[in-house]
Amino acid sequence: MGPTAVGKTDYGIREALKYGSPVISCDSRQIFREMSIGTAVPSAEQLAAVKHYFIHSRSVTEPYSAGKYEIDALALIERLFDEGHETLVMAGGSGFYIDALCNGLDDFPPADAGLREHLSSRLQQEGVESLRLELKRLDPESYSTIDIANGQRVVRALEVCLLTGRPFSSFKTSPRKKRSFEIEKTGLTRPRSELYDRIDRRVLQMVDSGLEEEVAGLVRYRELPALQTVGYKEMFSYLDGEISLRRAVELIQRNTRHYAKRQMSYWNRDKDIRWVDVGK
RNA sequence: GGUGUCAUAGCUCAGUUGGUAGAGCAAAGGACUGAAAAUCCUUGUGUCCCUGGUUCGAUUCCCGGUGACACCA
Repeated sequence: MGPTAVGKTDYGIREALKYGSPVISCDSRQIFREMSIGTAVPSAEQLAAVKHYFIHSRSVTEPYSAGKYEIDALALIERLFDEGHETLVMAGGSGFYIDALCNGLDDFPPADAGLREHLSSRLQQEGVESLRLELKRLDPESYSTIDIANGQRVVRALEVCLLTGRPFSSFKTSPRKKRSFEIEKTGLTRPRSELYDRIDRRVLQMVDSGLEEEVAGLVRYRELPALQTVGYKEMFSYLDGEISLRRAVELIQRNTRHYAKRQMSYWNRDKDIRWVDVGK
């Protein structure tokens, strides 16, 4: 694991070759086959060098989630171990997906599309306040523990309450699930300035490689969760004529830096990670 | 060469009727249980260009300097 643009793809492939393992990707966006340039998916050569899983294996039109990833990845891992692998290599930057796989999610019900849509539109029209009050009534415990300023969180908690008739908080039980294998976590880091420089250059490369065309081909999907992604959101604004290409590039660079920072703070609390500085 | 305007945070600028200063952006820190590249929360950085003068006190007023810009030669 490691922040975006730190060099996970190369590192992961090297490790995989070392152990005769495929690369099991843990990336919430590279999993979509319609997205390549903007997600910095491994190159054709890299994909040919080592078998990759969870790259381009889903469509943006089917909703995907950390919960599904936990199930899918676990099934794959069990199968590969059964087939005789001793060591498997996973690589990716989606912290929540990595946690879902390593620790497991509690048995919350998955999202319900209809209810989610209903609550989201209420969030839009009525604001968080009204949903917050409803949550306070149905699940005071969650009301006092979750981030009630965060509309998405309030919607999710309320969704579970309404779906099951039980408080959201009552599903939060086991600290972590047992796995049938040992997990070793390696985090890649670089000096901040070097990472930011790599991000800036990579964004320019994406544009050279045809990011605009890729995004233009996805306009009809722009409202889907998969397309709420750095590099795509800004390009949609550019295609709408709201901002210049130059501005779009600046925004993608900035938002990618912000994303990298969020990744780092996500992993800061995970004491199991062994950090390796891959900087110059 | 002359005249004028300006010089304040990394950037763009506001402001202080004289009591050492604040916005936006950039930036930094944090949260996270099926949207997670999503979503949400918190934070203010300073020789106020330099020297001298007036003053209890100057970033603010005055003299001089330096630099930038504009106009005139």
